[in-house]
Amino acid sequence: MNRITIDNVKDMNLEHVFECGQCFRWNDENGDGTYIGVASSHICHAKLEDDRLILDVTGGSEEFWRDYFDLNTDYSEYKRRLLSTEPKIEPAIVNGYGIRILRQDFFEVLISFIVSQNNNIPRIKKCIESICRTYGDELGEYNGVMRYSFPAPEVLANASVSELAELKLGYRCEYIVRAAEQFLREGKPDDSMTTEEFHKALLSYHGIGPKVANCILLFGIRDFRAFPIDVWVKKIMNDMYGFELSNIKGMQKFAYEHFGELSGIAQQYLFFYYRGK
DNA sequence: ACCCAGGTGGCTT
DNA sequence: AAGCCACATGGG
Repeated sequence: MNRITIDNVKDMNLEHVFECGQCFRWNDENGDGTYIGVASSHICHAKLEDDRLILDVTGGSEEFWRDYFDLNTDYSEYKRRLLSTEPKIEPAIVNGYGIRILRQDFFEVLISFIVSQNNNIPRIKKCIESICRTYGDELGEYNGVMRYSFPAPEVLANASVSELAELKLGYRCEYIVRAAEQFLREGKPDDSMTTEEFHKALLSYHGIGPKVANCILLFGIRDFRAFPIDVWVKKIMNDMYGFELSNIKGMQKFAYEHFGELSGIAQQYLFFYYRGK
């Protein structure tokens, strides 16, 4: 393991980053507030001591990890802007002050959030881990456990549905194989696309609806205008603003008008706050 | 036995 | 457009 130390890190808390629902492959395995995970083909053990981020990694430059943890972005500025347009979310921001949106691999996000539908987070994690164990590459052992990469699109596209069924992915098996095939054919929707076009392109995937599409926009290409509405966010919007649980359109419009280009960031603070209660 | 989880597809009004 | 229901799995 190489050690990378990054000083003067603001607006960061590892639990907030890794438990806010944006990723599924990082865990506090030792129960000491440090997190172990995999990004690209690198294993990482992350610790945060005051404002010093200490990363023990098997690869990746400091620039890679700065990028991954989004350390070149000023989240204090995000918080100020959100509070100026919607002061009511202050408790959520205070609670999740250390959330940062990771720069994750697009394909991993695509598949992970297909798995997430109508599923709970502990089981989503198990499902994704078994996908990696079965189809990913061995990266080496750390902390007594073999670590794996997230599989390449080619590998999942060539997997059989019945094979995937053994991983207890349920009815999502077919979605996964078809999504990998489509991704290979079409690639990542183009950077020149608008949010609306990108969203529409994602909806053409079998097994991706509006909620998962918004998660992929937010976590896969970091389009912060996306505001994913799941069962938790419905409860939040009902609780804070009195929206009917069925009024998704109203909630989307509210987010667009009050959170604007930072909707996804606001959503993360709210989601983390309410799930913790 | 029932309900729920970072929902979606498909069919019926 | 809106309202149903089935879908596979495991935990509470």
